[in-house]
Amino acid sequence: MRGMPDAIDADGLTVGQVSACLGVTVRALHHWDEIGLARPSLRTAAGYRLYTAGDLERLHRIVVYREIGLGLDRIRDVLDDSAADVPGALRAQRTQVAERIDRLRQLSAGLDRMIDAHERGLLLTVEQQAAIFGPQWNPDWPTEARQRYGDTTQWRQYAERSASRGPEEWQAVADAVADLDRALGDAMDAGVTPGSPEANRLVERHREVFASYFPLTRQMQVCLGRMYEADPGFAAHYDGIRAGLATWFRRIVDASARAHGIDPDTATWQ
Amino acid sequence: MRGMPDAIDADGLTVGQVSACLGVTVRALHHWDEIGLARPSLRTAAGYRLYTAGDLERLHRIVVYREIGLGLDRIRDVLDDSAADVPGALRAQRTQVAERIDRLRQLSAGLDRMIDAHERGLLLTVEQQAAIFGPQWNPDWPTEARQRYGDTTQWRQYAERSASRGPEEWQAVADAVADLDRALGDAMDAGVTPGSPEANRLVERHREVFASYFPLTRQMQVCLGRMYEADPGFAAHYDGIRAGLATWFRRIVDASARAHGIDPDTATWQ
DNA sequence: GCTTGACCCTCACGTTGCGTGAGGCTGGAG
DNA sequence: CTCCAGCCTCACGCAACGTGAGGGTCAAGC
Repeated sequence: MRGMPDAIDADGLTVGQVSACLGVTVRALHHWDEIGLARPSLRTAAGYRLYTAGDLERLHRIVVYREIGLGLDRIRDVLDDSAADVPGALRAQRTQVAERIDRLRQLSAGLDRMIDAHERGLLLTVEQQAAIFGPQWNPDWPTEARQRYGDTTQWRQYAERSASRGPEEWQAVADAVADLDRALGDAMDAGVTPGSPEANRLVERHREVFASYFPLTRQMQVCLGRMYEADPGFAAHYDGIRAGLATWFRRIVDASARAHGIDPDTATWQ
Repeated sequence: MRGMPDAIDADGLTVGQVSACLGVTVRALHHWDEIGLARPSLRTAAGYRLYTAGDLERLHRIVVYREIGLGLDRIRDVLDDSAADVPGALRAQRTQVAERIDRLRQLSAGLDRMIDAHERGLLLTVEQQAAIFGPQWNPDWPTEARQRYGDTTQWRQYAERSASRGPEEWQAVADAVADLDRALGDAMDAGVTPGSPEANRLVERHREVFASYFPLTRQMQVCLGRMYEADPGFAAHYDGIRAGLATWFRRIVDASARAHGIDPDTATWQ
Protein backbone atom coordinates (compact mmCIF):
# COMPACT_ATOMS: atom_id res chain seq x y z
CA MET A 1 0.00 0.00 0.00
CA ARG A 2 3.02 2.27 0.05
CA GLY A 3 3.91 2.77 -3.55
CA MET A 4 0.28 3.27 -4.48
CA PRO A 5 0.82 5.68 -7.37
CA ASP A 6 -2.79 6.83 -7.28
CA ALA A 7 -3.11 5.61 -10.81
CA ILE A 8 -6.81 6.23 -10.73
CA ASP A 9 -6.30 9.68 -12.18
CA ALA A 10 -4.39 7.99 -14.95
CA ASP A 11 -6.58 6.13 -17.39
CA GLY A 12 -6.23 2.65 -16.01
CA LEU A 13 -5.83 0.41 -12.99
CA THR A 14 -3.11 -2.22 -12.67
CA VAL A 15 -3.90 -5.83 -11.94
CA GLY A 16 -3.21 -5.42 -8.24
CA GLN A 17 -5.57 -2.51 -7.93
CA VAL A 18 -8.31 -4.28 -9.85
CA SER A 19 -7.73 -7.37 -7.76
CA ALA A 20 -8.22 -5.42 -4.53
CA CYS A 21 -11.17 -3.55 -5.96
CA LEU A 22 -13.13 -6.53 -7.30
CA GLY A 23 -11.99 -9.22 -4.92
CA VAL A 24 -10.50 -11.52 -7.51
CA THR A 25 -6.92 -12.79 -7.64
CA VAL A 26 -4.31 -11.36 -9.95
CA ARG A 27 -3.91 -14.79 -11.44
CA ALA A 28 -7.56 -14.86 -12.36
CA LEU A 29 -7.18 -11.58 -14.22
CA HIS A 30 -4.18 -13.01 -16.04
CA HIS A 31 -6.19 -16.09 -16.86
CA TRP A 32 -9.17 -14.16 -18.17
CA ASP A 33 -6.76 -12.16 -20.28
CA GLU A 34 -5.10 -15.30 -21.61
CA ILE A 35 -8.35 -16.88 -22.71
CA GLY A 36 -9.60 -13.60 -24.11
CA LEU A 37 -12.52 -13.27 -21.73
CA ALA A 38 -11.44 -9.89 -20.39
CA ARG A 39 -8.37 -8.21 -21.77
CA PRO A 40 -7.24 -4.80 -20.63
CA SER A 41 -7.66 -2.08 -23.22
CA LEU A 42 -4.25 -0.64 -22.44
CA ARG A 43 -0.72 -1.62 -21.57
CA THR A 44 2.05 0.61 -20.29
CA ALA A 45 5.30 0.81 -22.21
CA ALA A 46 6.69 -1.74 -19.78
CA GLY A 47 3.86 -4.15 -20.51
CA TYR A 48 1.80 -3.56 -17.36
CA ARG A 49 -1.88 -4.28 -17.87
CA LEU A 50 -4.11 -1.21 -17.46
CA TYR A 51 -7.82 -1.72 -17.02
CA THR A 52 -10.03 1.21 -18.04
CA ALA A 53 -13.43 2.05 -16.61
CA GLY A 54 -15.04 0.12 -19.47
CA ASP A 55 -12.86 -2.89 -18.71
CA LEU A 56 -13.93 -2.66 -15.09
CA GLU A 57 -17.56 -2.76 -16.18
CA ARG A 58 -16.95 -5.97 -18.03
CA LEU A 59 -14.94 -7.44 -15.19
CA HIS A 60 -17.69 -6.62 -12.76
CA ARG A 61 -20.24 -8.41 -14.90
CA ILE A 62 -17.93 -11.40 -15.08
CA VAL A 63 -17.66 -11.46 -11.30
CA VAL A 64 -21.44 -11.33 -10.93
CA TYR A 65 -22.03 -14.28 -13.22
CA ARG A 66 -19.10 -16.19 -11.79
CA GLU A 67 -20.60 -15.86 -8.35
CA ILE A 68 -23.71 -17.69 -9.42
CA GLY A 69 -21.61 -20.52 -10.77
CA LEU A 70 -21.61 -19.98 -14.51
CA GLY A 71 -18.64 -21.36 -16.43
CA LEU A 72 -16.35 -18.92 -18.17
CA ASP A 73 -17.58 -20.02 -21.59
CA ARG A 74 -21.17 -19.35 -20.67
CA ILE A 75 -20.18 -16.00 -19.21
CA ARG A 76 -18.46 -15.18 -22.46
CA ASP A 77 -21.64 -16.04 -24.35
CA VAL A 78 -23.71 -13.81 -22.10
CA LEU A 79 -21.34 -10.85 -22.27
CA ASP A 80 -20.74 -11.12 -26.00
CA ASP A 81 -24.42 -11.50 -26.89
CA SER A 82 -23.56 -14.69 -28.75
CA ALA A 83 -26.25 -16.51 -26.80
CA ALA A 84 -29.17 -14.15 -26.71
CA ASP A 85 -31.20 -16.24 -24.29
CA VAL A 86 -29.72 -15.28 -20.95
CA PRO A 87 -32.66 -16.42 -18.81
CA GLY A 88 -32.57 -19.73 -20.68
CA ALA A 89 -28.90 -20.17 -19.87
CA LEU A 90 -29.57 -19.29 -16.27
CA ARG A 91 -32.42 -21.73 -16.06
CA ALA A 92 -30.27 -24.48 -17.55
CA GLN A 93 -27.65 -23.67 -14.95
CA ARG A 94 -30.24 -23.84 -12.22
CA THR A 95 -31.35 -27.25 -13.43
CA GLN A 96 -27.76 -28.44 -13.35
CA VAL A 97 -27.29 -27.07 -9.87
CA ALA A 98 -30.45 -28.83 -8.72
CA GLU A 99 -29.15 -32.09 -10.14
CA ARG A 100 -25.83 -31.66 -8.39
CA ILE A 101 -27.64 -30.95 -5.14
CA ASP A 102 -29.66 -34.13 -5.59
CA ARG A 103 -26.55 -36.11 -6.26
CA LEU A 104 -24.83 -34.69 -3.20
CA ARG A 105 -27.85 -35.46 -1.07
CA GLN A 106 -27.67 -39.08 -2.19
CA LEU A 107 -23.98 -39.12 -1.38
CA SER A 108 -24.74 -37.73 2.03
CA ALA A 109 -27.38 -40.38 2.68
CA GLY A 110 -24.95 -43.07 1.55
CA LEU A 111 -22.31 -41.66 3.85
CA ASP A 112 -24.72 -41.73 6.76
CA ARG A 113 -25.51 -45.38 6.11
CA MET A 114 -21.84 -46.20 5.79
CA ILE A 115 -20.90 -44.38 8.98
CA ASP A 116 -23.70 -46.10 10.80
CA ALA A 117 -22.62 -49.46 9.48
CA HIS A 118 -19.04 -48.90 10.56
CA GLU A 119 -20.08 -47.83 14.05
CA ARG A 120 -23.00 -50.10 14.81
CA GLY A 121 -22.25 -52.98 12.49
CA LEU A 122 -25.89 -53.57 11.67
CA LEU A 123 -28.48 -51.22 10.23
CA LEU A 124 -31.45 -52.81 11.93
CA THR A 125 -33.59 -51.88 14.88
CA VAL A 126 -33.46 -54.13 17.91
CA GLU A 127 -36.91 -55.44 17.00
CA GLN A 128 -35.82 -56.28 13.47
CA GLN A 129 -32.74 -58.02 14.85
CA ALA A 130 -34.87 -60.11 17.20
CA ALA A 131 -37.29 -61.00 14.42
CA ILE A 132 -34.52 -62.04 12.04
CA PHE A 133 -31.93 -63.69 14.25
CA GLY A 134 -34.27 -65.34 16.71
CA PRO A 135 -34.50 -65.48 20.49
CA GLN A 136 -30.89 -66.46 21.06
CA TRP A 137 -29.70 -63.20 19.54
CA ASN A 138 -28.16 -60.60 21.82
CA PRO A 139 -28.33 -57.06 20.45
CA ASP A 140 -25.11 -56.16 22.24
CA TRP A 141 -23.12 -58.52 20.06
CA PRO A 142 -22.48 -56.10 17.19
CA THR A 143 -21.13 -53.52 19.62
CA GLU A 144 -18.91 -56.08 21.30
CA ALA A 145 -17.69 -57.28 17.93
CA ARG A 146 -16.85 -53.75 16.96
CA GLN A 147 -14.88 -53.21 20.12
CA ARG A 148 -12.93 -56.38 19.54
CA TYR A 149 -12.43 -56.27 15.79
CA GLY A 150 -13.31 -52.70 14.79
CA ASP A 151 -9.83 -51.87 13.57
CA THR A 152 -9.36 -54.91 11.35
CA THR A 153 -9.73 -55.01 7.60
CA GLN A 154 -12.38 -57.68 8.00
CA TRP A 155 -14.59 -55.46 10.12
CA ARG A 156 -14.39 -52.82 7.42
CA GLN A 157 -15.34 -55.26 4.73
CA TYR A 158 -18.17 -56.48 6.90
CA ALA A 159 -19.32 -52.90 7.48
CA GLU A 160 -19.19 -52.07 3.77
CA ARG A 161 -21.48 -54.98 3.01
CA SER A 162 -23.67 -54.30 5.98
CA ALA A 163 -24.26 -50.78 4.69
CA SER A 164 -26.04 -52.13 1.65
CA ARG A 165 -28.10 -54.75 3.45
CA GLY A 166 -31.66 -54.35 4.57
CA PRO A 167 -33.89 -56.67 6.58
CA GLU A 168 -34.58 -58.97 3.61
CA GLU A 169 -30.91 -59.49 2.90
CA TRP A 170 -30.18 -60.13 6.55
CA GLN A 171 -33.04 -62.60 6.65
CA ALA A 172 -31.47 -64.48 3.77
CA VAL A 173 -28.13 -64.52 5.58
CA ALA A 174 -29.72 -65.70 8.80
CA ASP A 175 -31.61 -68.45 6.96
CA ALA A 176 -28.44 -69.64 5.25
CA VAL A 177 -26.61 -69.74 8.57
CA ALA A 178 -29.44 -71.61 10.27
CA ASP A 179 -29.62 -74.14 7.41
CA LEU A 180 -25.91 -74.68 7.65
CA ASP A 181 -26.05 -75.15 11.42
CA ARG A 182 -28.75 -77.76 10.98
CA ALA A 183 -26.80 -79.50 8.23
CA LEU A 184 -23.71 -79.60 10.44
CA GLY A 185 -25.65 -81.09 13.31
CA ASP A 186 -27.28 -83.70 11.09
CA ALA A 187 -23.96 -84.66 9.54
CA MET A 188 -22.32 -85.13 12.90
CA ASP A 189 -25.27 -87.26 14.01
CA ALA A 190 -24.94 -89.30 10.84
CA GLY A 191 -21.34 -90.06 11.70
CA VAL A 192 -19.72 -88.10 8.89
CA THR A 193 -16.00 -88.27 9.49
CA PRO A 194 -13.49 -85.41 9.12
CA GLY A 195 -11.77 -85.56 5.76
CA SER A 196 -14.66 -87.31 4.04
CA PRO A 197 -16.04 -85.69 0.89
CA GLU A 198 -19.26 -85.01 2.76
CA ALA A 199 -17.39 -83.17 5.52
CA ASN A 200 -15.28 -81.22 3.04
CA ARG A 201 -18.41 -80.12 1.21
CA LEU A 202 -19.81 -78.79 4.46
CA VAL A 203 -16.57 -76.90 5.14
CA GLU A 204 -16.75 -75.30 1.71
CA ARG A 205 -20.37 -74.44 2.31
CA HIS A 206 -19.41 -72.78 5.56
CA ARG A 207 -16.81 -70.69 3.74
CA GLU A 208 -19.37 -69.59 1.22
CA VAL A 209 -22.03 -68.74 3.77
CA PHE A 210 -19.53 -66.93 5.90
CA ALA A 211 -18.43 -64.90 2.89
CA SER A 212 -21.59 -62.87 3.30
CA TYR A 213 -19.82 -61.30 6.26
CA PHE A 214 -16.38 -60.96 4.67
CA PRO A 215 -14.13 -63.00 2.39
CA LEU A 216 -12.67 -65.92 4.29
CA THR A 217 -9.51 -67.72 3.25
CA ARG A 218 -8.97 -71.32 4.25
CA GLN A 219 -6.29 -70.26 6.69
CA MET A 220 -8.69 -67.83 8.30
CA GLN A 221 -11.30 -70.54 8.41
CA VAL A 222 -8.94 -72.75 10.40
CA CYS A 223 -8.43 -69.96 12.93
CA LEU A 224 -12.17 -69.47 13.06
CA GLY A 225 -12.72 -73.17 13.75
CA ARG A 226 -10.34 -73.04 16.68
CA MET A 227 -12.02 -69.94 18.00
CA TYR A 228 -15.44 -71.57 17.78
CA GLU A 229 -14.06 -74.32 19.98
CA ALA A 230 -12.16 -72.12 22.42
CA ASP A 231 -14.46 -69.14 22.85
CA PRO A 232 -17.14 -69.85 25.44
CA GLY A 233 -19.80 -67.91 23.58
CA PHE A 234 -19.27 -69.59 20.22
CA ALA A 235 -18.77 -73.01 21.79
CA ALA A 236 -22.02 -72.64 23.67
CA HIS A 237 -23.83 -71.82 20.43
CA TYR A 238 -22.53 -74.85 18.55
CA ASP A 239 -22.74 -77.23 21.47
CA GLY A 240 -26.27 -75.98 21.94
CA ILE A 241 -27.09 -77.39 18.51
CA ARG A 242 -25.43 -80.71 19.26
CA ALA A 243 -23.13 -81.61 22.15
CA GLY A 244 -19.59 -81.67 20.78
CA LEU A 245 -20.43 -79.88 17.52
CA ALA A 246 -17.83 -77.13 18.08
CA THR A 247 -15.04 -79.65 18.35
CA TRP A 248 -16.34 -81.72 15.46
CA PHE A 249 -16.53 -78.61 13.29
CA ARG A 250 -12.95 -77.71 14.18
CA ARG A 251 -11.90 -81.20 13.19
CA ILE A 252 -13.60 -81.17 9.78
CA VAL A 253 -12.10 -77.74 9.04
CA ASP A 254 -8.64 -78.94 10.02
CA ALA A 255 -8.99 -82.00 7.82
CA SER A 256 -10.18 -79.97 4.87
CA ALA A 257 -7.33 -77.52 5.30
CA ARG A 258 -4.80 -80.35 5.36
CA ALA A 259 -6.30 -81.62 2.12
CA HIS A 260 -5.58 -78.19 0.65
CA GLY A 261 -1.99 -78.24 1.78
CA ILE A 262 -2.40 -76.14 4.90
CA ASP A 263 -1.02 -77.15 8.25
CA PRO A 264 -3.80 -76.27 10.68
CA ASP A 265 -1.40 -76.02 13.60
CA THR A 266 0.55 -73.17 11.99
CA ALA A 267 -2.31 -71.53 10.17
CA THR A 268 -2.53 -67.82 10.68
CA TRP A 269 -5.25 -65.23 10.27
CA GLN A 270 -4.61 -63.61 6.84
CA MET B 1 -19.51 -60.52 -26.85
CA ARG B 2 -18.68 -63.25 -29.32
CA GLY B 3 -15.12 -64.10 -28.58
CA MET B 4 -15.90 -64.37 -24.89
CA PRO B 5 -13.31 -66.98 -23.98
CA ASP B 6 -15.03 -67.84 -20.72
CA ALA B 7 -11.87 -66.83 -18.97
CA ILE B 8 -13.57 -67.23 -15.63
CA ASP B 9 -12.32 -70.78 -15.37
CA ALA B 10 -8.86 -69.40 -15.98
CA ASP B 11 -7.43 -67.56 -13.02
CA GLY B 12 -8.30 -64.04 -13.99
CA LEU B 13 -10.66 -61.67 -15.72
CA THR B 14 -9.58 -59.20 -18.39
CA VAL B 15 -10.32 -55.50 -18.12
CA GLY B 16 -13.40 -55.75 -20.32
CA GLN B 17 -14.89 -58.49 -18.21
CA VAL B 18 -14.19 -56.66 -14.98
CA SER B 19 -15.60 -53.51 -16.52
CA ALA B 20 -18.87 -55.23 -17.40
CA CYS B 21 -18.98 -56.98 -14.07
CA LEU B 22 -18.38 -53.97 -11.83
CA GLY B 23 -19.83 -51.22 -13.96
CA VAL B 24 -16.66 -49.17 -14.26
CA THR B 25 -14.92 -48.14 -17.47
CA VAL B 26 -11.85 -49.86 -18.80
CA ARG B 27 -10.06 -46.53 -18.63
CA ALA B 28 -10.79 -46.26 -14.92
CA LEU B 29 -9.21 -49.69 -14.38
CA HIS B 30 -6.17 -48.55 -16.36
CA HIS B 31 -6.06 -45.40 -14.29
CA TRP B 32 -6.28 -47.22 -10.98
CA ASP B 33 -3.51 -49.49 -12.19
CA GLU B 34 -1.35 -46.52 -13.21
CA ILE B 35 -1.64 -44.80 -9.85
CA GLY B 36 -1.16 -48.09 -8.02
CA LEU B 37 -4.57 -48.10 -6.40
CA ALA B 38 -5.59 -51.46 -7.84
CA ARG B 39 -3.16 -53.39 -9.96
CA PRO B 40 -3.96 -56.81 -11.37
CA SER B 41 -2.02 -59.65 -9.79
CA LEU B 42 -1.40 -61.25 -13.15
CA ARG B 43 -0.59 -60.44 -16.73
CA THR B 44 -0.74 -62.75 -19.73
CA ALA B 45 2.34 -63.25 -21.86
CA ALA B 46 0.91 -60.66 -24.24
CA GLY B 47 0.59 -58.13 -21.45
CA TYR B 48 -3.17 -58.41 -20.88
CA ARG B 49 -4.21 -57.50 -17.36
CA LEU B 50 -5.76 -60.39 -15.44
CA TYR B 51 -7.71 -59.64 -12.29
CA THR B 52 -7.96 -62.48 -9.76
CA ALA B 53 -10.76 -63.03 -7.27
CA GLY B 54 -8.74 -61.17 -4.66
CA ASP B 55 -8.26 -58.25 -7.05
CA LEU B 56 -12.00 -58.21 -7.61
CA GLU B 57 -12.57 -57.95 -3.88
CA ARG B 58 -10.39 -54.89 -3.75
CA LEU B 59 -11.98 -53.38 -6.84
CA HIS B 60 -15.39 -53.90 -5.37
CA ARG B 61 -14.43 -52.08 -2.20
CA ILE B 62 -13.05 -49.25 -4.32
CA VAL B 63 -16.33 -48.99 -6.19
CA VAL B 64 -18.27 -48.87 -2.94
CA TYR B 65 -16.26 -46.01 -1.51
CA ARG B 66 -16.13 -44.21 -4.84
CA GLU B 67 -19.91 -44.25 -4.97
CA ILE B 68 -20.13 -42.28 -1.77
CA GLY B 69 -17.80 -39.68 -3.21
CA LEU B 70 -14.47 -40.42 -1.56
CA GLY B 71 -11.36 -39.35 -3.46
CA LEU B 72 -9.01 -42.05 -4.67
CA ASP B 73 -6.37 -41.03 -2.14
CA ARG B 74 -8.78 -41.41 0.73
CA ILE B 75 -9.94 -44.74 -0.66
CA ARG B 76 -6.34 -45.86 -0.79
CA ASP B 77 -5.93 -44.90 2.86
CA VAL B 78 -9.02 -46.85 3.82
CA LEU B 79 -8.08 -49.97 1.85
CA ASP B 80 -4.45 -49.97 2.93
CA ASP B 81 -5.22 -49.44 6.62
CA SER B 82 -2.93 -46.41 6.56
CA ALA B 83 -5.71 -44.31 8.06
CA ALA B 84 -7.24 -46.46 10.72
CA ASP B 85 -10.10 -44.10 11.42
CA VAL B 86 -12.55 -44.94 8.66
CA PRO B 87 -15.63 -43.48 10.34
CA GLY B 88 -13.65 -40.30 10.94
CA ALA B 89 -12.77 -40.04 7.29
CA LEU B 90 -16.38 -40.68 6.34
CA ARG B 91 -17.59 -38.04 8.74
CA ALA B 92 -15.11 -35.51 7.34
CA GLN B 93 -16.40 -36.35 3.88
CA ARG B 94 -19.96 -35.86 5.04
CA THR B 95 -19.08 -32.43 6.41
CA GLN B 96 -17.52 -31.50 3.09
CA VAL B 97 -20.57 -32.71 1.22
CA ALA B 98 -22.82 -30.68 3.49
CA GLU B 99 -20.75 -27.59 2.79
CA ARG B 100 -20.94 -28.16 -0.93
CA ILE B 101 -24.70 -28.57 -0.68
CA ASP B 102 -24.93 -25.29 1.20
CA ARG B 103 -22.86 -23.55 -1.41
CA LEU B 104 -24.97 -24.96 -4.22
CA ARG B 105 -28.13 -23.86 -2.44
CA GLN B 106 -26.80 -20.34 -2.30
CA LEU B 107 -25.94 -20.53 -5.98
CA SER B 108 -29.45 -21.72 -6.69
CA ALA B 109 -30.97 -18.86 -4.73
CA GLY B 110 -28.73 -16.40 -6.57
CA LEU B 111 -29.78 -17.93 -9.87
CA ASP B 112 -33.43 -17.56 -8.95
CA ARG B 113 -32.93 -13.89 -8.16
CA MET B 114 -31.04 -13.38 -11.38
CA ILE B 115 -33.63 -15.16 -13.50
CA ASP B 116 -36.36 -13.16 -11.87
CA ALA B 117 -34.46 -9.95 -12.46
CA HIS B 118 -33.97 -10.77 -16.13
CA GLU B 119 -37.61 -11.64 -16.62
CA ARG B 120 -39.41 -9.13 -14.44
CA GLY B 121 -36.82 -6.39 -14.30
CA LEU B 122 -37.59 -5.52 -10.71
CA LEU B 123 -37.54 -7.69 -7.60
CA LEU B 124 -40.23 -5.78 -5.74
CA THR B 125 -43.87 -6.42 -5.01
CA VAL B 126 -46.40 -4.09 -6.57
CA GLU B 127 -46.96 -2.52 -3.16
CA GLN B 128 -43.26 -1.89 -2.69
CA GLN B 129 -43.07 -0.39 -6.16
CA ALA B 130 -45.97 1.96 -5.39
CA ALA B 131 -44.40 2.97 -2.09
CA ILE B 132 -41.02 3.70 -3.64
CA PHE B 133 -41.80 5.16 -7.04
CA GLY B 134 -44.91 7.11 -6.09
CA PRO B 135 -48.41 7.35 -7.50
CA GLN B 136 -47.32 8.04 -11.07
CA TRP B 137 -45.68 4.63 -11.27
CA ASN B 138 -47.26 1.98 -13.46
CA PRO B 139 -46.34 -1.57 -12.48
CA ASP B 140 -46.61 -2.67 -16.10
CA TRP B 141 -43.65 -0.57 -17.13
CA PRO B 142 -40.95 -3.13 -16.30
CA THR B 143 -42.74 -5.73 -18.40
CA GLU B 144 -43.14 -3.32 -21.28
CA ALA B 145 -39.51 -2.33 -21.03
CA ARG B 146 -38.50 -5.95 -21.14
CA GLN B 147 -40.56 -6.58 -24.23
CA ARG B 148 -38.98 -3.61 -25.96
CA TYR B 149 -35.40 -3.89 -24.80
CA GLY B 150 -35.11 -7.37 -23.33
CA ASP B 151 -32.56 -8.55 -25.89
CA THR B 152 -30.17 -5.64 -25.55
CA THR B 153 -26.94 -5.62 -23.62
CA GLN B 154 -28.25 -2.73 -21.57
CA TRP B 155 -31.23 -4.66 -20.34
CA ARG B 156 -28.89 -7.40 -19.20
CA GLN B 157 -26.70 -4.96 -17.34
CA TYR B 158 -29.79 -3.45 -15.80
CA ALA B 159 -31.04 -6.88 -14.78
CA GLU B 160 -27.69 -7.83 -13.26
CA ARG B 161 -27.79 -4.77 -11.03
CA SER B 162 -31.45 -5.14 -10.32
CA ALA B 163 -30.79 -8.64 -9.00
CA SER B 164 -28.72 -7.25 -6.17
CA ARG B 165 -31.03 -4.40 -5.27
CA GLY B 166 -33.58 -4.45 -2.52
CA PRO B 167 -36.19 -1.89 -1.50
CA GLU B 168 -33.65 0.39 0.22
CA GLU B 169 -31.42 0.56 -2.82
CA TRP B 170 -34.36 1.25 -5.08
CA GLN B 171 -35.50 3.95 -2.71
CA ALA B 172 -32.10 5.62 -3.02
CA VAL B 173 -32.30 5.41 -6.80
CA ALA B 174 -35.81 6.83 -6.85
CA ASP B 175 -34.75 9.65 -4.55
CA ALA B 176 -31.80 10.52 -6.75
CA VAL B 177 -34.02 10.55 -9.83
CA ALA B 178 -36.62 12.73 -8.14
CA ASP B 179 -33.94 15.16 -6.94
CA LEU B 180 -32.55 15.36 -10.44
CA ASP B 181 -35.98 15.96 -11.94
CA ARG B 182 -36.53 18.81 -9.49
CA ALA B 183 -33.12 20.26 -10.23
CA LEU B 184 -33.81 20.14 -13.96
CA GLY B 185 -37.13 21.91 -13.54
CA ASP B 186 -35.63 24.57 -11.31
CA ALA B 187 -32.76 25.17 -13.72
CA MET B 188 -35.07 25.59 -16.69
CA ASP B 189 -37.17 28.01 -14.64
CA ALA B 190 -34.04 29.92 -13.74
CA GLY B 191 -33.24 30.39 -17.41
CA VAL B 192 -30.15 28.21 -17.53
CA THR B 193 -29.09 28.03 -21.18
CA PRO B 194 -27.87 24.94 -23.05
CA GLY B 195 -24.09 24.83 -23.20
CA SER B 196 -23.66 26.79 -19.98
CA PRO B 197 -21.51 25.24 -17.25
CA GLU B 198 -24.61 24.90 -15.09
CA ALA B 199 -26.42 22.98 -17.83
CA ASN B 200 -23.42 20.78 -18.53
CA ARG B 201 -23.18 19.91 -14.85
CA LEU B 202 -26.80 18.80 -14.89
CA VAL B 203 -26.16 16.67 -17.96
CA GLU B 204 -23.26 14.98 -16.20
CA ARG B 205 -25.39 14.49 -13.14
CA HIS B 206 -28.03 12.84 -15.27
CA ARG B 207 -25.43 10.48 -16.69
CA GLU B 208 -24.31 9.53 -13.21
CA VAL B 209 -27.79 9.04 -11.85
CA PHE B 210 -28.79 7.04 -14.89
CA ALA B 211 -25.74 4.84 -14.44
CA SER B 212 -27.58 3.14 -11.61
CA TYR B 213 -29.61 1.49 -14.38
CA PHE B 214 -26.73 0.78 -16.76
CA PRO B 215 -23.57 2.54 -17.95
CA LEU B 216 -24.47 5.32 -20.31
CA THR B 217 -22.06 6.82 -22.85
CA ARG B 218 -22.50 10.39 -24.01
CA GLN B 219 -23.64 9.17 -27.40
CA MET B 220 -26.28 7.02 -25.76
CA GLN B 221 -27.32 9.96 -23.64
CA VAL B 222 -27.96 11.99 -26.79
CA CYS B 223 -30.21 9.25 -28.14
CA LEU B 224 -31.95 9.11 -24.78
CA GLY B 225 -32.56 12.86 -24.85
CA ARG B 226 -34.20 12.59 -28.25
CA MET B 227 -36.32 9.68 -27.07
CA TYR B 228 -37.47 11.61 -24.01
CA GLU B 229 -38.67 14.29 -26.38
CA ALA B 230 -40.22 12.00 -28.98
CA ASP B 231 -41.77 9.24 -26.88
CA PRO B 232 -45.21 10.28 -25.62
CA GLY B 233 -44.77 8.54 -22.30
CA PHE B 234 -41.41 10.07 -21.45
CA ALA B 235 -42.38 13.47 -22.82
CA ALA B 236 -45.50 13.45 -20.66
CA HIS B 237 -43.40 12.71 -17.60
CA TYR B 238 -40.96 15.57 -18.16
CA ASP B 239 -43.52 18.03 -19.42
CA GLY B 240 -45.53 17.13 -16.34
CA ILE B 241 -42.70 18.50 -14.22
CA ARG B 242 -42.43 21.69 -16.26
CA ALA B 243 -44.00 22.46 -19.65
CA GLY B 244 -41.25 22.13 -22.27
CA LEU B 245 -38.79 20.34 -19.99
CA ALA B 246 -38.39 17.37 -22.36
CA THR B 247 -37.25 19.62 -25.20
CA TRP B 248 -35.06 21.72 -22.94
CA PHE B 249 -33.40 18.58 -21.63
CA ARG B 250 -32.73 17.39 -25.16
CA ARG B 251 -31.13 20.73 -25.93
CA ILE B 252 -28.80 20.75 -22.92
CA VAL B 253 -27.74 17.18 -23.71
CA ASP B 254 -27.05 18.06 -27.34
CA ALA B 255 -25.01 21.09 -26.31
CA SER B 256 -23.01 19.08 -23.82
CA ALA B 257 -22.35 16.39 -26.41
CA ARG B 258 -21.13 18.97 -28.91
CA ALA B 259 -18.76 20.30 -26.25
CA HIS B 260 -17.37 16.78 -26.04
CA GLY B 261 -16.83 16.54 -29.77
CA ILE B 262 -19.97 14.57 -30.58
CA ASP B 263 -22.31 15.56 -33.33
CA PRO B 264 -25.74 15.01 -31.80
CA ASP B 265 -27.39 14.60 -35.20
CA THR B 266 -25.31 11.58 -36.07
CA ALA B 267 -24.99 10.14 -32.57
CA THR B 268 -25.82 6.49 -32.33
CA TRP B 269 -26.74 4.16 -29.51
CA GLN B 270 -23.55 2.41 -28.51
C1' DG C 1 -3.35 -70.52 -43.64
C1' DC C 2 -5.35 -66.19 -43.86
C1' DT C 3 -8.52 -62.73 -42.81
C1' DT C 4 -11.75 -60.56 -39.76
C1' DG C 5 -13.33 -58.14 -35.92
C1' DA C 6 -13.61 -57.69 -31.07
C1' DC C 7 -10.55 -56.86 -27.55
C1' DC C 8 -6.20 -55.56 -25.51
C1' DC C 9 -1.91 -52.59 -24.99
C1' DT C 10 0.76 -48.03 -24.31
C1' DC C 11 1.34 -43.26 -24.94
C1' DA C 12 -0.31 -38.65 -24.58
C1' DC C 13 -3.20 -34.70 -24.84
C1' DG C 14 -7.69 -32.42 -23.08
C1' DT C 15 -10.82 -31.18 -19.49
C1' DT C 16 -11.93 -26.52 -15.44
C1' DG C 17 -10.15 -22.47 -13.45
C1' DC C 18 -7.04 -21.09 -11.76
C1' DG C 19 -2.65 -21.92 -7.62
C1' DT C 20 2.01 -21.74 -7.20
C1' DG C 21 6.49 -21.00 -7.92
C1' DA C 22 10.73 -19.60 -11.10
C1' DG C 23 13.24 -16.13 -13.08
C1' DG C 24 13.43 -11.59 -14.30
C1' DC C 25 11.84 -6.38 -15.27
C1' DT C 26 9.81 -1.73 -13.42
C1' DG C 27 9.24 2.16 -10.69
C1' DG C 28 8.54 5.09 -6.66
C1' DA C 29 10.77 5.98 -2.05
C1' DG C 30 14.69 6.68 0.97
C1' DC D 1 21.94 4.27 -6.02
C1' DT D 2 19.64 0.85 -3.81
C1' DC D 3 15.58 -1.45 -2.17
C1' DC D 4 11.47 -3.72 -2.38
C1' DA D 5 6.74 -4.12 -3.65
C1' DG D 6 4.59 -5.03 -7.73
C1' DC D 7 4.46 -6.36 -12.44
C1' DC D 8 5.68 -9.55 -16.39
C1' DT D 9 5.90 -14.31 -18.90
C1' DC D 10 6.35 -19.11 -18.91
C1' DA D 11 5.07 -23.56 -17.31
C1' DC D 12 3.78 -27.29 -14.31
C1' DG D 13 0.07 -29.15 -11.17
C1' DC D 14 -4.48 -30.61 -9.92
C1' DA D 15 -8.85 -34.94 -10.00
C1' DA D 16 -10.23 -38.59 -12.35
C1' DC D 17 -10.51 -40.06 -15.94
C1' DG D 18 -12.36 -39.24 -21.64
C1' DT D 19 -10.85 -39.77 -26.05
C1' DG D 20 -8.44 -40.85 -29.82
C1' DA D 21 -3.83 -42.59 -32.20
C1' DG D 22 -1.24 -46.30 -33.47
C1' DG D 23 -0.51 -50.93 -33.05
C1' DG D 24 -0.49 -55.99 -31.10
C1' DT D 25 -3.60 -60.43 -29.75
C1' DC D 26 -6.84 -63.98 -30.15
C1' DA D 27 -10.59 -67.04 -31.36
C1' DA D 28 -13.48 -67.92 -35.30
C1' DG D 29 -14.79 -68.54 -39.98
C1' DC D 30 -13.38 -69.25 -44.93
